[in-house]
Amino acid sequence: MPLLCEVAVPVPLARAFSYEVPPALAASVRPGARVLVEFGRKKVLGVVLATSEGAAPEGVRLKPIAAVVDPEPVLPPELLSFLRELSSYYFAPIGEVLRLALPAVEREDVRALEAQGELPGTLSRVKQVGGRKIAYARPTDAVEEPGVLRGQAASVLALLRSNGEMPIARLEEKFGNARAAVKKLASLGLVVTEEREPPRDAFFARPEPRDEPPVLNEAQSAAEARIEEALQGIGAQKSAAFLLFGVTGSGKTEVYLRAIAGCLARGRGAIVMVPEIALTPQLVARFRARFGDDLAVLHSGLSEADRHAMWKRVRTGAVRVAIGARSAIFAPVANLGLILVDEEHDGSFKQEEGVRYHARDMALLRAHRASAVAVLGSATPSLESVHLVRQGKLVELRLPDRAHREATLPEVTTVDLRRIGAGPTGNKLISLPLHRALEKTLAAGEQAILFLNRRGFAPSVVCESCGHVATCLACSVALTFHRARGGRMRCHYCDWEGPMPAACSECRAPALALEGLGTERLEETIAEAFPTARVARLDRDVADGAKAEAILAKMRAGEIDVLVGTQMVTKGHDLGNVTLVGVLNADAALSLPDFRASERGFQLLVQVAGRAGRRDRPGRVLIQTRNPEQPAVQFAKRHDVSAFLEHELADRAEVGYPPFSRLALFRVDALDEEVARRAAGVIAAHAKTSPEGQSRVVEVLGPAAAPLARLRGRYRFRVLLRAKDRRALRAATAAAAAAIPEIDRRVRVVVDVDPVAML
DNA sequence: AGCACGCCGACT
DNA sequence: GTCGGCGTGCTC
Repeated sequence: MPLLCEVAVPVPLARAFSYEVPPALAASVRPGARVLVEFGRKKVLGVVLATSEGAAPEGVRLKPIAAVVDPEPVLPPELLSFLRELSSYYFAPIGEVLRLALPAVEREDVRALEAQGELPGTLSRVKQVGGRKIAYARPTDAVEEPGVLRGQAASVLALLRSNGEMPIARLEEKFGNARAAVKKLASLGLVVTEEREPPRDAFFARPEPRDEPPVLNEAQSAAEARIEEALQGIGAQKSAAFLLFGVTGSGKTEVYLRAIAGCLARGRGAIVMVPEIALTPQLVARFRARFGDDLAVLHSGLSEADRHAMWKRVRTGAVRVAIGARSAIFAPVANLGLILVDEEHDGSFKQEEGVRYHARDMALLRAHRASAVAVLGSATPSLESVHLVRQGKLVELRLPDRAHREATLPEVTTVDLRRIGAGPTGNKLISLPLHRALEKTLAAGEQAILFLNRRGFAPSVVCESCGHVATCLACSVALTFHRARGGRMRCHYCDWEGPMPAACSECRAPALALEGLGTERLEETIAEAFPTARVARLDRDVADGAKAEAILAKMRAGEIDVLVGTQMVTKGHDLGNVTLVGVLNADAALSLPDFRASERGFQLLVQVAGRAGRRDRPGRVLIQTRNPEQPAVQFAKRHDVSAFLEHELADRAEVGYPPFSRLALFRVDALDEEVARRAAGVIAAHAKTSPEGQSRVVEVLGPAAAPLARLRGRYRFRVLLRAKDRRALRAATAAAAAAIPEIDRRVRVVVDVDPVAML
């Protein structure tokens, strides 16, 4: 009997492929090791999933493994089996899942391998970390003569002038000829270039003095004791999972730190997951202060080489704590003992493209399989987690309010937009009470945050003559007017951008009006109404990543009086002297056509309200809404998270949505509407005729046009499967997914298991 | 996803 | 006559 082995190859195909193991390699072909194999006409790096004795399946000629790359498996067995399970749970190709877990160099540098003579263990072709220099280009104050610049040189200069200094490598991503263009610009004295060391990873830029663990309060001690107890049992094939439910400021982080310390003390490693936006130098500093610099911070700003270096340090156990956003769930932490998920309710734990996994759910799975402890923390837990507590699958640990919390709880008032009119600005969303509150706050020398989840200047451009709303040609959504660059219309879904037309495209009337309020206009209006106030804006248009941190830092330093912004303003902690928070339009989030709208809206309100007030000074929150009676608003007003959860759970139970049922969503899209509709019909038919569909154990809803019926030129349809029973849902989903290969190739079909965003 | 094979339009 | 468009089929 020949020795066969199953190999996952880096292609989006659902299955693995079998290869023959030459006798000489038999000893080194182990699950989790990478192998070089011929796949089609190409050589690719695959990962061994399993080996078996047996004969080739009928009608296939097995190819041999060309070489074994790793003498030791790159993936610990625990991680490998977790990845396989994830792949099957989400109906995601195993090759794609492995791609998430392996750094690029480990995954695809076949040429480098061959150049090295395919010697095992010599895959150290990784670029040297540190020492290398980066060339930057910076615009000077010189002004060019009109007309001398054309083509890329002009574009490069324009980009540099708007962005300031940029690495030339970055410019080359946009303009193939950037290097030549920069040279030309430099010869004209319009830019200067400079070679410098790359900036040190911002997370480790400053030394961080070690801290002394503070004394825990009673609730923290109790929580710590429970986690300790669980950690003690982890060697014994036991796992335990907790929901740490505590308001902001109740000391969740300190409990995390103790848990990690307890885990390390037992010689095991830990993964800490935080929402994308929360991974800031301040947060990392707290961990460094306790554990020193032996942390792997996995973030999107890492270069491929740095990422690879981190990954290796984690895998070998040189570093025992990995911290990052959702992809940290794939960290190859050796001897995993603990997974922490901070702000577990946060939407960013769900990956919304490619392999659509939920890192919080996968944290529970991986911890369980690794006999590790999982701790999910939140001030506003997800209904899923609360439900798990009720089922006894999670143990709730409560950190009740701070001792003096009553004194600092912000007073929340609602403003009924149906009855209360505009303030002096004339804008309905800047109501009189809000205007007065702003005046008061500014007069007292305090800061305010105004939250509005609409980017741009005006959310729609409307013809005053015929009422026609300008919509994107490729998407079924209204175009947003942006003030930047002389006023342009933009689609927030496909990023199309174009000039504002002089007349209505329907009736030709030259009477286009800018309707509604976006953050740009809000910023401008507030600045006009309060000329002495320093007003700043924080949204995706002005701030990506590092810039957001800079704006928040100015806020903390008191250099901003009024901060206007989208979701981004709800996340930053310790925002200085903020005593007023205004939610301009709570309904924007609460009335989305999504069964989770109320839950998400509530979380948002609680979070944004949490920005108001400090220990010494109570804050004030104004929530503007057309429906002040709605539960999310009412419970947020009373700061009663538990009661909201109770209420919302009852609602969900009644309508049979998660967590009282499970969902699988098929998203179907195609350029041609009929083609897409037909494909969705085929999927639905397969689901309905499956045994589970026929017996109605699984409900099949749809096919229906998606809420955004057209996006990026593609027509979208959906088929939703719903069931109480997980296994039945899985079977029906598999039956429907089996239809995909028969579907017209112009159609894209994605399966989203446990979907979060229903739009 | 790649990458081939394969059958129909505008060019030397 | 050929170069090349992307439809369709396969990859152990």
